[in-house]
Amino acid sequence: MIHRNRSSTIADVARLAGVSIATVSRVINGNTPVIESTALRVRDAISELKFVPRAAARTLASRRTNTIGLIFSEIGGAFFPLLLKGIEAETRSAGYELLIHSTQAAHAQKRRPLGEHNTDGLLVFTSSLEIEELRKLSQINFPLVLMHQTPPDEMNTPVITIENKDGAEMLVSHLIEKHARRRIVFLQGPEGHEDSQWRERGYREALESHGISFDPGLVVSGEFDEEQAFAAMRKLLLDGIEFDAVFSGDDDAAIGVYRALKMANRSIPDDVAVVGFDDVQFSRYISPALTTIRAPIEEVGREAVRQLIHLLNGEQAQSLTLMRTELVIRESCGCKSHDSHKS
Amino acid sequence: MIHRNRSSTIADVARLAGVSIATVSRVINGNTPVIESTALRVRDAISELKFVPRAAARTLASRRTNTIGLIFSEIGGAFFPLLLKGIEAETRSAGYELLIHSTQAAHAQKRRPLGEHNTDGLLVFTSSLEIEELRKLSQINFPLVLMHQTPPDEMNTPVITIENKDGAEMLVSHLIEKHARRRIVFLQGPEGHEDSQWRERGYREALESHGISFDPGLVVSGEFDEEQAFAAMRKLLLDGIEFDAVFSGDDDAAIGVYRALKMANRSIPDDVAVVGFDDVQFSRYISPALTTIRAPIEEVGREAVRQLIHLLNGEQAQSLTLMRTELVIRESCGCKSHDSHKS
DNA sequence: GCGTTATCAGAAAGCGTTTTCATAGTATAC
DNA sequence: GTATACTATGAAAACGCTTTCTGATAACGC
Repeated sequence: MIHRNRSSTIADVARLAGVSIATVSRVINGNTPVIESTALRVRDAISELKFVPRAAARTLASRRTNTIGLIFSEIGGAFFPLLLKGIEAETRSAGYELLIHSTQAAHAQKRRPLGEHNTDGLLVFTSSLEIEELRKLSQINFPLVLMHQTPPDEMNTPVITIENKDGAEMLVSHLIEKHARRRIVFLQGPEGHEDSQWRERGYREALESHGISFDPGLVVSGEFDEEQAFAAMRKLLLDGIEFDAVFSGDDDAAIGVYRALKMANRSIPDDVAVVGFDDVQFSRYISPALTTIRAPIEEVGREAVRQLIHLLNGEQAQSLTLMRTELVIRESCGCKSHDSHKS
Repeated sequence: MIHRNRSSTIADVARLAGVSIATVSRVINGNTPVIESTALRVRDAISELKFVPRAAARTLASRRTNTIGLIFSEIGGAFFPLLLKGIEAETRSAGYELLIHSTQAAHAQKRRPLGEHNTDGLLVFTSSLEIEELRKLSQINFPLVLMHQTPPDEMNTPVITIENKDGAEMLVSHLIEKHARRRIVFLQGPEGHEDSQWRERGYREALESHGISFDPGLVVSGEFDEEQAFAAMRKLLLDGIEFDAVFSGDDDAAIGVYRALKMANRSIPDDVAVVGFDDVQFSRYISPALTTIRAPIEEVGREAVRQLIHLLNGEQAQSLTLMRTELVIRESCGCKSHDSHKS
């Protein structure tokens, strides 16, 4: 191990400033009054020695890690950078550190790596943690905030998510009202995926409120995935199912839908209107530009941190926060876009 | 603050197992032999009490944080998720925690938040830290690995980056050899951006090795940005500069180039071939599909962690690691792509 | 003036581990 | 059988802070 000469400690500062270490600590933390002349000497000593308190020692003594843990399953997806950006910014501005951890299947790890022993609270994204794990944490009252995942009823854990249902409803209503579509395919996401379930509900409610009866034959599985969506669309086309629009579940799946339709020589949007969900980066660049839903993902991250901090301060947190979604109209629904290339 | 009944400590485990805390510690860390029958009792006690050692106490006693810090400037960019994924995976498989921090301009923070006091070593992405800061860290021999940034000569800090020059050279040579282009525009990235400098060098060398003289009038600033690239191309077109190809610096800029060329009714690739760099997600979806360079970003992250761990172990680290880049031929160069929609 | 109350600062007790040092017991050597 | 060398464990000293408890001074009320 490379040798580094021990860096200075609070005792060195105290000695140089001619005070006790308690006083130095008080100057650093500013939680107990210290007379200005003394404080000044201490501050000088600190900067002269370039003293930085050891995080571990503070944590041990104060029983606060001053750290928030973020736990998620996959980094992939256009989603993640925005979420992380929000989380990081808010965490930092609240004066906390951010420890991150993914639970990719790969190495089945024995012990939950983030918890009481190294964080003050946890942010959990979608289903990155087993319900059982969540329950355990919740039982010991460990501060917890979920994102895009509703907890079991008995767990009163705050949740931040987006208006999936509203978004889907806007999308489908737009297809019905503005473009007179009536046979609209819905591509479901993965089994049990909560976002997907809400989107389906929005889809159904839009149909219902416009007096269109729900046809189970138009709901197939797209898995929020290009290939799966492609395959599902191929099958619909081969089976000769009739439809005049597709709500692809998300933008990734929309790419698969585009491919299948083009291959079958169906024009988008004339023969079939297509809409996505998420407004990922490529949505505005594909042709025709994709009509979709935009959600304030970054804000989801920020809000999750805010709620967690409420919890950490022993304050009440909001049990459910739903972020507004916004319809982004481009060309794939049949509208004329004014900005196929810019937001 | 929410009350939580103190969780168990190593002393509780020791008591239950009927041994001393030293023995418990030895069982946990496995660095000193403990007779199997004793170890078994200890392990039973640990799982019965659900004991998890406090990270802070371990750190304080052992003087190792077991944590790697990642410091970067911006989360945006198609780049980041991949890099983070590699870093996260490798960090975890090496048994370290990952603390992340961004240095967005916004809150000018007084003190570097990641350092000796809370991490064992630091991963620094591009220019997220001032040279002065780097120098300080390097002077106290703090383990450091840079990504996509070469350190000043006197700092013998390992660097991981990609073959920017090779990539650019492949791209430009392809345009010259396969598509007989000779007047190739190069859109530079931001001033002082190291990736951009190397790409420019590759561009020049490709020209030179094919006997094409360098024309400074064909090199303009695109800033790796759609709007800037658009503006730069508009200007070239208005000025009546002649060219038959554009190396846009990166894929984002290529979008701006596309827009400008389409607006001027120049066909891509017939009138003007266009190539990018990075192979971001949308590159295969735009029309025509973009010929570009793919770099193993995730591997950059993994390798950076590996080198840092060498340093942490007191071993020698490789001072420069250059990751191979790969030409991804699609349609915008004039080739017929076999996969405009799949990698 | 004297007793009472505020201030400010120091002493010292933790916080929960790792690690060094010491020791009892066992095995090995002759 | 005694001297020697291990081995497995325990006792106790760090590690570098925060925080409680105390005490010394100064300020105040009357």
